[in-house]
Amino acid sequence: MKGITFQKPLYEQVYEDIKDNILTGKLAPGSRIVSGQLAEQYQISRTPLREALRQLQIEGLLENDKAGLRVVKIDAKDFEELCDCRLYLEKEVIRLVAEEATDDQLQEINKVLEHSEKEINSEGSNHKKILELNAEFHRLVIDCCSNKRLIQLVNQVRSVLLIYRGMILRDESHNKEILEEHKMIFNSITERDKERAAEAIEMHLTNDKIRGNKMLDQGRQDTSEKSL
Amino acid sequence: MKGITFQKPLYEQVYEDIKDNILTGKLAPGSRIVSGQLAEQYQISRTPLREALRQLQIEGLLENDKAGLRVVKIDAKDFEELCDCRLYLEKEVIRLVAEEATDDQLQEINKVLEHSEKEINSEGSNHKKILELNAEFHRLVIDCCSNKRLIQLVNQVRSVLLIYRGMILRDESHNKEILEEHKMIFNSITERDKERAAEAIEMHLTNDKIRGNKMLDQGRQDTSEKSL
DNA sequence: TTGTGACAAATTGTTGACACTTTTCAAATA
DNA sequence: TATTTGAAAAGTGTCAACAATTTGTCACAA
Repeated sequence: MKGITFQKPLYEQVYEDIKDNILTGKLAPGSRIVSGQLAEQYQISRTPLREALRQLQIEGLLENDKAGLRVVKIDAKDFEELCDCRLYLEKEVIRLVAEEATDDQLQEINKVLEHSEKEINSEGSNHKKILELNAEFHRLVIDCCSNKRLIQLVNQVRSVLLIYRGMILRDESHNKEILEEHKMIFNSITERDKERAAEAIEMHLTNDKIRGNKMLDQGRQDTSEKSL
Repeated sequence: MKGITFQKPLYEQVYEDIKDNILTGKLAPGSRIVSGQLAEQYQISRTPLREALRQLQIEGLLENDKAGLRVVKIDAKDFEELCDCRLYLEKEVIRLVAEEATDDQLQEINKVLEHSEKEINSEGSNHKKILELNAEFHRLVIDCCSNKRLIQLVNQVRSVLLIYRGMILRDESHNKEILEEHKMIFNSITERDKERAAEAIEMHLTNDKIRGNKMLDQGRQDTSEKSL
C-alpha cells in the first residue's frame, strides 16, 4: 500500500499498484485476494477495486480457482509454456526489427548496451541498475517493431513471466553472460540479418529459461508462505 | 437485448451478450458504447456493465479513444497485423499438434472434415452450417495443443479477428478451396510432419488474409450502397 | 466418532445516488 | 453575423448500503 494520488481514475491507480506488488513479490504467488480487505487497505470502495482485479485476472496475473481469487502460482510447466510463447513471439518480433529498425533506434539501443557494460565492469556493480538496463534493452528492441498487436502480445506474456523476476534475478552471476547474448542480438539486427537475429534471441531466451528453472528449483526447497 | 436469466453473475451474462453482438455485427465497428444506455437496455445497473465493458476492452474488442468507448474499428493495417499474429501463433500450435495429437483426436477432426465435405457437395449446401464446421475444425485442432498459454493467445487473437467474420464470410465461393486447405493441414498432422503442417497452415492463413482483404476492399467501395 | 442441520460470519454481486467532468446548445452580447 | 458564456444534459467514476451466496462452526443426535 502506498500513497495513491489523484488525476488518474482510482481503478487504474490500484491496478498499477497491485500489479507492482505482485511483480515485486510483495503479494506472494498463491496468496488470497479479498476485495473487501484490499479496498480497506487502499481506503477506497470495492467498485474501482473490483475493476482493477478483473483486469489483472484477464491479464493472467490473478486466477480464479474455486473459492476466489489468488495471485497466480505458476509451476514449472506453466513457466515452460510461457517461456515458449515468449520465444515464439519474440522470434518474430526480432525478425521484423532486423528489417525495420532505424539507425537512430539502433544507436539508442547501443547506448544502453554500452552503459550496461560499463556498469557490470565497474567496482560498485549495482545489480539493480543492471537489471533495469536489461529491461530497457528489451523494451527498446521490441518498440522498434511495427506490428502493434504483436508487441501487445509479447508484453502480455512478459508481464506474467515477471512474477518470477524477483525470484530469478537475485542471481548476479549471469550478468556478463546476458550482456554477451544481448550484444549478439544487437549485432545481428544491426547487420539486418533476420535469421541470425532469430537464432540469437532463441539462444538468449533458452538460456533465460534454464536460468529460471535453476532458480525455481532452488526456490522449491524453501516453501515459505507469506501474505500482504 | 435479449432475455438475461439467472445463475451466472450479471457481468458475465452481459459480457457474453455484448461480445456476441459485436461479433455478429449487431454492434457495428466504430459505434459508441455508453454504459448508461446499455445498462438501461439490459435493465441492470452500471456496475456489472462496466465490468463487462472493461473485460471487452482488455480483450481488444472495445477501444478507448478520447471521449469514450467504441467497438474497435479495425482497418486494413490492423487486420494484417492480427492475421500475422495469428499465423505466427498457429504455426507453432500446428507443430505441437503434429507431435502430440492422439489418434482419437485425429479421428474426431476427420469426422468434421467428412461432414463438411458432404455438406458442401450437397444440394441445399447450408452456408452457415459450413462456417460452423470450419470453426469446429480449427477449435478441435487447437485443442490438441498441450501449451495452454499458447492456446489462450491464439484464441485471443482469433476473437478479435472474428469481428470481420460477419463481413468476410458472406462469400460462399471459397468453401471448396478452404476445405482442401483444411485437408492438407489434417493430412500433414496425421503424418506427424511438423514442417509440412506449418507450411499448410501458412498457406491457409495467407489465403484467409487475401480473402479477407478482398472483402474489406469491397466493403470500402460501398460506404454508401450496393449489394452482393 | 460421524453426520447433520441450522445459525453466524465472510465474501461476492448488485443497486441507486451523488460528485465531478465534458459536451451541447441556445440566449445574450458585441 | 459571429462570438461568448453559462446553464442544462449527458457521461464517467465513486461510494455506501443492501442482497445473495458461500463458508465456517458448533451443538446435538445417531
